[in-house]
Parts: sequence; structure tokens; C-alpha cells
Amino acid sequence: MGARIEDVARAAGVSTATVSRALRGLPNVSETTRQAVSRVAADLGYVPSRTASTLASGRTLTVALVSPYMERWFFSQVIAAVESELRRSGYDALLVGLEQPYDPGRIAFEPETLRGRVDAVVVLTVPLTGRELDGVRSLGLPTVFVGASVAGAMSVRIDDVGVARTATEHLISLGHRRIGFVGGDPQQQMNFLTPSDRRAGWLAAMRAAGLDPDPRWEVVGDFTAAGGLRAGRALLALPERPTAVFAASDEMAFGVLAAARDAGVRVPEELSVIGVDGHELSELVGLTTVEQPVARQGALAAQLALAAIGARGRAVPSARPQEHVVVPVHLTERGTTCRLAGPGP
Amino acid sequence: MGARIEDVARAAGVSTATVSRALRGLPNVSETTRQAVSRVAADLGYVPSRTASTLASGRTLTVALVSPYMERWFFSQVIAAVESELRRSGYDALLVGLEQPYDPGRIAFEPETLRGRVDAVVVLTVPLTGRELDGVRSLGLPTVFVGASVAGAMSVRIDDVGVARTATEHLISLGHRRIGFVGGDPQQQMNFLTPSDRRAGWLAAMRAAGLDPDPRWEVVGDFTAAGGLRAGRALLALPERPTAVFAASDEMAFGVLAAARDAGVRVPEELSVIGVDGHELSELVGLTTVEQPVARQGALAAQLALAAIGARGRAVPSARPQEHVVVPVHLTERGTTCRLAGPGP
DNA sequence: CTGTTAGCGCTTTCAC
DNA sequence: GTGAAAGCGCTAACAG
Repeated sequence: MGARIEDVARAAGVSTATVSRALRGLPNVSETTRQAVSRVAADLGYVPSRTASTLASGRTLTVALVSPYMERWFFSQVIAAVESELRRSGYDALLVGLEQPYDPGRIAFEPETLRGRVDAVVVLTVPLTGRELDGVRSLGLPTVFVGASVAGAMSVRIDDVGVARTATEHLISLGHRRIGFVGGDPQQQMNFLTPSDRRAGWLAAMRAAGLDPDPRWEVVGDFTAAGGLRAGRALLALPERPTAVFAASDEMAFGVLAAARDAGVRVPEELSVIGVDGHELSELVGLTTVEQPVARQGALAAQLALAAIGARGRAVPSARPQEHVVVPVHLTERGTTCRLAGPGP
Repeated sequence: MGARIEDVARAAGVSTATVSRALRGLPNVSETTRQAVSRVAADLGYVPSRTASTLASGRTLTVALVSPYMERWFFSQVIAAVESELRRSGYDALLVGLEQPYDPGRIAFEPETLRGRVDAVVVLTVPLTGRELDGVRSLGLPTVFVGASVAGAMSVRIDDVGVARTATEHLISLGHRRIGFVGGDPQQQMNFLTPSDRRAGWLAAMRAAGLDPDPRWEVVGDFTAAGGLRAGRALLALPERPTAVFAASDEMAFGVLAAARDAGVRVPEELSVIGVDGHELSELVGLTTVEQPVARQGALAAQLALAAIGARGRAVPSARPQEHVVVPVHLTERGTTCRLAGPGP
């Protein structure tokens, strides 16, 4: 340990340049030399200094992973998948959280600090200000967004409007007319379109079915279970309450289910509930949900980032691949939705 | 953007050395000079290259965050807390996952690759082999374990034996005698003592109450909800089934609850269930549990790491602080446990 | 195929 | 208080 490239060179009787080439598997090194060098390096326990290598080559073998939350289900799943995929290729993940609690007025993220430290950036659905987005762009690094698509960068996501429409149409097809919506806070959106897209899908499906939702059927759930609980209570307290609820995330749906249980409202007989995500616990709870391939989105994002790095090496920020991948979702019917009981035969 | 220290020096009419000192707030710089340099640097949008700075100084302003899982509740919570605390101090988190799927026979983690890249290491309860542990130690960096205590390093954790005893004693105090245990896989433990400690606590409490648990009351739940479901089914299928279950994590407890629901066994009337963690959804589900301060453990770990870095600067690996913090837990009674119905008055 | 020579951008003695 | 110069450990032309 602590051996430097020069020690290896000396011990192997070659120059440091040759050691460098041999160890990195570059061409123009005789097989004999390569083996000799490898042996010596192993004996000495030589591990190249990534810092020095980065400084000299401009390559960092590191990808920034920017996430507004890491303790929420969706984000933790994606982070795990991205990290794992990066590691398989010898890349590291530099975890960058946003200043919390989130305050739209403040700068939560300084893209400049990433310059020279990473080869690419993966951004998880995050409410960045325009200024922050510009900052990311100005780094000139391959950038891939997960859960949102942004001009000038790659992206991996689901069709949020479609997801919401699918969920809502499912409820409509079961005969429901009064369908509540539990979503995010419209105030806090910025470039984070998921909440508004899912709301739009709900509204579109309702309108397409000739239904005009009562404004009171729309409640903020904050994308947390606790928020879903509050939202569910509000919905159930309505004079003429909805017979079904579309929650824009499974975690919020859990909250709605809890609210129903607390209020003595039977699910699905008196209230159908559908979520979005495919949360690990959905199956346990028997929640009907529109599942999205979360881990796969993370892996894809990492692959896009790596491909873009590979394609440009240290090259100038120029024509970068701008793929926009939309992965398919899947409606999984379970026990929390059922046909609306008619007024009796 | 892209400005280098030399550009700043030239524009400010001073040497690069002075710029370096001024910007880092070192002494021996006149206030006038400092302000002038700061202004010029700001104008030029100068951001020091952390890579170059690291190479020259040996300081990385980065802490490795090693975690076997990141998609599981406990781990994601701790990761979020550690990252947040590090960021507050201007440090970054380098996320290091273990090779998955975990295979005790293989090397899942190469500590050597961290050398020179981080100033400290935070390791989340992870089943490292002795070889890997030695590797971490040989880095000579401040190291803090979360969820386990290891000789020669700092640690933050709860008293796992005590937690299990508390949970089990609660059930015993409610009159239960046949108390099942859902825990981890004894095969896969290595240095990951949490599972065996919790088992030990259960056993100790049982024995202390003069109870001798049937071996069949002990089932592997793998620390996942799905595993808990399987375990719950196994327990409920027993000819003379337990009247209560202690699950070594809330996620496993959720699985047990699902198994009970599926089997038509009423909770808590026919089966009491208690977990460990204080999972976000526990409250929703009404799960009785022994809560641990997860985020606080992460924050503490980060603080210990930062303190150790500050105390040594670039110094030699020598007498490092070796604090071992054990944080308190709290039994929260909710709806899944109740007094064992007597044989009738 | 291999060695030589410059740096990468900063920090840090050591003089002044 | 400030500057000059010597690296940190490696990679990348460019010669041979």
C-alpha cells in the first residue's frame, strides 16, 4: 500500500508511461511487458491515485447523482439502481442532495461545484429553478433526467399523464363517477412536472367520460403517506364523498387506505383506491396500482450516462445523444378496487 | 467559468499563493487583499478545482458512505441523514454499494479503491468479511460504523439485544407465552450482528420469564416485507401457533400482518405483533413497535466522522477518537398488540 | 513497442 | 504580508 506508479516502474524496470499503459490495457504494450508490470503492481499492492489520474486526464470515473430526497421510496429505489449500474462499469456515484427543507426561493444546488469532479450527471425528478437548470447545462456534461424530460438533456421516465389516465379510466370502467384525486402541492412544482401531469391525466380521463369533477375532490397529499392520510380524511369528510380515489403515488394511497380504515369505510366495497408506483408494500396491502419499473429506469439512466461518456471520452461538449426514453407501465388489479355497487337491482 | 487560480491571480495583481490563502480564509493576508481577491474571483466565476486541491493537499472534502442496500427503509433513511449532515459542512458523500446479490464468498468491497479519495468512511451495518474490515482499517482513515460496533473504529447504534428484550418483554407482560420470532438468516451474518443480537434478546427475555421457545417459533424473515409474509404464513400454519410475534424489523412485521389478514387471523385479538424501527408506515398501520432514531444516528455518524477529520487534518493515522454511541429507543404501543385473552373467567 | 518531457491546477514550504 | 518554486501522482503527446 502507498505504492506509486514510479515505484512500480522502477521495480519492473520500465518507465512510468509504460506502467500506465500496461495497467490500463492500452495498445502498444507487449504482452510480456504487460504481464511483468501487472505482477509487480500486484506485488506492491499498487492502486493508482484516481485524483492524480483525474487531474492529468480530465476523466473522473464518477457520476453525480442529484436527488431532492433519498429517504422516499421512489428515490431510494432509483438511487440504488443507478449506483449499482455505475459500479458495474467501474464508476462511482457522488451523491448530491438538495438543501432541505426545500425552499423554492433559495438556491438548493450549485452545479458549478460539480465542474471537473464528475463525467456526467444523473438528476432525479427534482424541482430545479431555471437558473439551476442552466447551471447544469453549462457544465457541458452528459446529463440524464429521471422522471422528467428536459430539453437539451437525455431522460428516462414514464408517461405521467398516461399513467393517471389509465388509473382513472380503470375506476370509471368500474362504474365510478365521483373519483377523488390525491396529488402534490401545486405551489411547489417548478420544473417538477410529475404532480401536475398526473393531475392532468386524471382530469382528462374524467372529462373524456363526460364527468366534471367537483373541486373538493382534489386534495393535496404531498406524496407522502402522512399526507395521503390527511387527504383521505378530507375526502371522506365530504358531504357527498367520492366512491373512488386515485392517489398519484402508492405511499399516498396507503394513507388513504388508513383514513378509510379509521373512518370505518370499507375498501373496496365503499371506497375504491388506486395508486401509482408498484411500491414493495402494495402487494402486501393488496393495493391496485399502476406499476412503473423503477429500478429499470435507474439502470437505464446510468447506461445512457455511461454511453454518452464513452462516446465523448474527454471530448468537447458538443452534439450529445439526446435520447428520451419512456418506459411502459402496467396496471395491476388487486383488492382495493371493485365495481361500484349499483343502487340495487 | 473555467477560470483558473492563475487567471484570478493575474487579474488581481497578486500571486497564486495569495489567492489560495485569501480564498480559504487563511491568516497572513491583509484584509484589503482578501477583499480584492474575493471580488475578482467572484467576477471571473472562479471555482477552485477540487481535484487539483486534493492532489496538492491530500484533503478530499469527501466521505465514503458504504452501504449494502440503499433501497431498504433503514438504509435509505440513514443515507439521507448522513448526506445532509455532510453537505452542511461542505463535504460530499461518495456512495459505495456492495456487489449484489450479496455472496459471502466473494469480495463485495475493495477498500483500497478509497485510498486518497476520501477523508473518512461511514459504514452502514454491513456484513463485511474480516479481510474487508482489515482493508478499511488499513486505510488509516477515521471510520464510523452505523448499526454495529467494531473494534478500532467509532460507531453509532442502538442496543439490539436490549431492543429485542424490550419488545419481547412487552408481549410477555401482556400474558403471552407462545411468542414467535421473525429475524434474519443465521447463515448470512458475518460481522453483521443485528440479526443475531435481536434473536439473542428475544431468547433472553423468554428464558428470563421461564419460557422455553419451541424451535419452530423461530422463522427467517430476511428483513424484508416479503420475507415477513412467508415467515408469518409458516408461523400461522403451526399446529399450535404462537399468540404473538416479535418481528425484528417493521418491514417484516408488515409481512406478518399481511399473513394474518390472509389467513383470517384477527390482529391483535388472535395474534399480537410487534416490530422494531419506527418505519414511516408503522403509524399508518397501527403497528406496535420499538422505535429507533434512524435519522439521528446518521447525523451523529456524520458528525463523528467530521470531528475526526477536523481533529487530524491531514495528520498521520494515529490515536483516533473511538467513540461508541448507543442511542436510546422507545416502545410505542399501538393497535397490533393486546393482552392475551384468558381462557375465560 | 517504449522512454522523455511537459504539464493537469492547486497547495505549501521557504525566502523576502 | 507576499511571492517563487517545488511538487502532489498521473497521463499524453512526441520522439525514438
